[in-house]
Amino acid sequence: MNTLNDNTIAVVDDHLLFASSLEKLINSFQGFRVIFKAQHGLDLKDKLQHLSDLPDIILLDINMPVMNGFETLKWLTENHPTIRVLALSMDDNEMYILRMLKEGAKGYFLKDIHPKTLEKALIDVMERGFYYSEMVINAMVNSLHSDLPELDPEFNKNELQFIKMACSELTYKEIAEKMKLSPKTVDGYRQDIFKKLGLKNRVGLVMYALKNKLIEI
Amino acid sequence: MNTLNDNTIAVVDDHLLFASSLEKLINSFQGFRVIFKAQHGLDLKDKLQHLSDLPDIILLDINMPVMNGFETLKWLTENHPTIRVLALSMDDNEMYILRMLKEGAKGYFLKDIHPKTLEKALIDVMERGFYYSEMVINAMVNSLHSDLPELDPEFNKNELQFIKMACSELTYKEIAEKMKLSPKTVDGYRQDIFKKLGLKNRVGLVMYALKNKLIEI
DNA sequence: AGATTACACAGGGTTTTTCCTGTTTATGCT
DNA sequence: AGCATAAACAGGAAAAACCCTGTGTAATCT
Repeated sequence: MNTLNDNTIAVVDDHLLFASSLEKLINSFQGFRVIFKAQHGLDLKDKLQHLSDLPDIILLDINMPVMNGFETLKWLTENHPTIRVLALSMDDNEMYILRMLKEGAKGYFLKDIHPKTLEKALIDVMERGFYYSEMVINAMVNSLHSDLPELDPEFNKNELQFIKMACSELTYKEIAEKMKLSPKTVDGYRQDIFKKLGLKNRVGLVMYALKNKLIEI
Repeated sequence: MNTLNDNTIAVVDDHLLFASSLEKLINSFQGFRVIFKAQHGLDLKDKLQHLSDLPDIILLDINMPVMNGFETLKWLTENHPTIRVLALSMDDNEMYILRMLKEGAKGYFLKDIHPKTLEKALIDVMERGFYYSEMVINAMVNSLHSDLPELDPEFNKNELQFIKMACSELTYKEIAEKMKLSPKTVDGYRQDIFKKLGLKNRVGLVMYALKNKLIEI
């Protein structure tokens, strides 16, 4: 096999063990070669700058420290639109799938897929430009039916800070003190956010924040 | 190398891609060989029964469907105490670490460890019987200082059901209706649980439930 | 310049949560 | 039978959460 004609892959995942193992696996596929690994988005940005040849495909994890998959994909589509990005996440979360597709991911896979499926996906992505699994198709179809919850409402700095603190055992009064705002203002944030997201109570907010990676456990 | 003298490994992880990749990695280590993989605890139980030779080491994930790492380890220590189990989790969660050690795990690793570290750990486990990383030592030391929260208090069926529902947007009154109990009884559950776990409010309970895998997101 | 929007804040109310201290009833134990 | 223990339940009350409407003020748009 002429390795010069291999399609080049980059793996972005903070789980070193996974990345290294995956590298071995992909290198055993015919026609594909991992040219480098990165631990997170920032690391990737850095490595891409010191590289003469861009990878054909980037396998991108979502849950990463420093710079997560969403931010990373956003940066990639803006700066390297030719690189095909495949999301490789542990979470079967419709929200994640849709967010990544919206940003231009060419596929979305759970880490429990069969190695053969990955190989097939890599081939398809090179030939057709994308590989949408059944899960991805389902997520897209479902999204057509749901007009209820907003996909990703925007929150400003204060609101985000409030949400994070609301996911702790702090009372709203304590949150207001920490934010150096009146309790009434903070209550206003709460009302706005509840209305925007259609929440019934604080537990709902916590769940929303978790589902949307606004906070970590 | 005489593969007959290789130390044998089993990988238990529901992420097929990870398991397969890891298999390739471990097989590239000198003196170690993956003899089989399982997707979760039940799968492992099944496969162990149809096996003449037990593996020397089991690499065990924690977050798995059907039968998770905690239950699996418990079963293993009861039924196959000679197998050395290494926990291999994504979560840097002190609670997880301590629970697994208490059950007899010979090591606990995050999936972001360096492949070399894993190799070293496998060797150590065969030679010394264990490999406790700095993270594990820290968790143990910390546990010496904390007399505050109980490690894993037991909850009965009703309490567990209550906890799960308390992690939704239901009010306590609604929970009581669903459980066909008086609101006062349910409030009693709440008080007991809050006191047992040292919680300040419902958000704390949600966080506890998540950290301890009582619920899934 | 006038209108719109965003933000901080208040008044004032209802509902829910949180907490304490009890009683009754059933169950198991010796 | 006597006793401890657990489970279901209540009264009562303070704190917190929740919700609506409205005001002043500064920034932004047209």
